[in-house]
Parts: sequence; structure tokens; C-alpha cells
Amino acid sequence: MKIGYPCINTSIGCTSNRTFRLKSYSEEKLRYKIRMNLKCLEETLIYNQQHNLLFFRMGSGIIPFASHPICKVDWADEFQKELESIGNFTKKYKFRISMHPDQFVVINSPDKSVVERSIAELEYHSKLMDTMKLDSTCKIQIHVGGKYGDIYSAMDRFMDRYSGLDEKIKKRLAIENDDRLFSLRDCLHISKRVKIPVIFDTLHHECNNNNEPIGKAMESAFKTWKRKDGIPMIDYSSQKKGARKGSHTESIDTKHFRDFLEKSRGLDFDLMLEIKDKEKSALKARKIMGSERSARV
DNA sequence: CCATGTCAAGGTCAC
DNA sequence: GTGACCTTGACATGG
Repeated sequence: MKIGYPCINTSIGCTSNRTFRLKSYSEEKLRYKIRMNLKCLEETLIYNQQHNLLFFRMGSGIIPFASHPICKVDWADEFQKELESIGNFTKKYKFRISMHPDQFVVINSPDKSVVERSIAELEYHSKLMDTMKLDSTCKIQIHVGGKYGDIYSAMDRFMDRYSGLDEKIKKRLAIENDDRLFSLRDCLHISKRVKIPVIFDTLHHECNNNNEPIGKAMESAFKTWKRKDGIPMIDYSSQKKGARKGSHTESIDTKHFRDFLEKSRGLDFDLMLEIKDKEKSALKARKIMGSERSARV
């Protein structure tokens, strides 16, 4: 099992998500930001390797405006050397890498132009990972999308659109149960028909479920992962106290986490901690797991 | 230099 | 039908 956190390291003083305003777009600026982002991505991965955090979600902003029509820079070609070198680093130390495009990627939208932009964004994500020469165990996770008043036709539309995608994208895509619209059961229904792996999100499942106990829920999600997809991925978080339902906690809730470990005993997966203080909680989690393991021996 | 309003993109829900 | 909210940091402007 590998442990990780998403996108940003809060200790090393750089971010690989630097961007700028569309209004001030220039190719020089774009190249500069990409260079800075890649440099920081590398630093972040070095930190992670040294701290044994070998699961990492790359931010979507590494190449700003990559899927926007304004961008004419052939970034994959210009930065091929750097991207491949970072990819090699992740392979040398056996990292697991993922990405998670944000809310604007909605492939089941009834609006054609939304779908086109979503696909362009997915093309960017898969091209980035392809240029880094990452294999198909490195996933791009998305939500099913909107419901538009009829969840069944919304799911059908997802399956249609997914089936029509380029294999380069399809081989990396995974869907995640969300906290309001598409539950684990809905994701499994889709997965059964179009063979897409399901990433189980613990907090979303707490918010939106059909009374499946978490252990059973995890097992059923894991069955959707084939050999080429690698070990199943999990998004773990817990509810922020006193905040809106679904809000991620600031820092790991150790009692909740130990309980989760207990319920997932015997299962193998890579664990993404979606917690606000990022690597700090990931390190705590790693420590807890270490002590649990020695306690069991 | 610092504070504050703003940023490519969608969708849902309350009113 | 409209506006707040999700979520989020960092950009960029204006004082």
C-alpha cells in the first residue's frame, strides 16, 4: 500500500500549480510558468520519495491553459525532456501517480460545447501522462457529472460518451462516487456496463450511500480494477466538524482513521488522503499505519 | 507593500 | 429565473 496527498506540498515553499490570468497571456509567460511548475513538481516528488509518500496526485494546473484555444505552444514537445525525466524518477522509486481534473469536466452534459471542452481537458491530462511515459495504472479520476433531473438518462449519456472516447483517455479514466448525485451503487452500475474502474471515496460514501457498510463497499469497488489498472485507489477523508456536510477536515482525525484501517483490514489499495494540511496528515497516517502493523506482529 | 477583488471552464439548490 | 455556493490558491490591481 502506498500513501499520498493531492497536488500541493505545504512545507517546501513552492507550488506546481502556478498560473496567470488569461488577460495577461503570452507564450513567454506560459513557458516560464511551466518551467517553474515542473521544477516544483520535481522537488515535491523528491520530498515525497524521502518521506516514503509514494502515491501522488499531480495538479491540473501544471500546464496552464493547456486545453484552451489560446494555447498554441507545443508544450509536450518543448518540455519533453523534463517531463520524461520526472516520469523516470517516479518509475525509479515506484511511485503511483494520479490526476483529478476539476468540476468543469462533465462528459455527460447535454451541452455539446461543454462536452467538447471536457474532452479537450481530458486529452491534455492524458497527453501529460503519456509524455511522462506513465503506464495505465496511473489514473485520471472524474465524477460522473450532472444529473439534469433524470439520473438514468444522465448515466446512459455518460456511458455513451465514455465509450466513444479515444483509447488513450479511456485506459486512464476512473470514476469516483460523489457526495450528492452519483453514489457508489450508481458508479458500479456504470462500471459493470462499460468496464471503468471505480475509485472509492470514503467521505463521499458517508454522505451519499445505499446503506452498504464501508468494508463491503470497498470490496465491491475493488472488483472493478483489472490487472492493467493496478492496485485499487481510495480517496480517504473525514468530515470537518461543524462544517457543511462533505467538507474535508483540516487535519487527520486519528480515531476515524484507525477505524477505517480496521474496517479495511486485509484489503490492498493505494491511499490518497484528501486532507487540507496535505503532507502533514499523510505523514501522520503513515506513522499510525506503521504502529498498527507492528502491533499486529 | 499589503489588502482585496478576481480568476477559462459547470452544476445544484434555495429562494 | 437569479444568485449563492462548492473550493482554492494565487494572481493582479489599486490604495
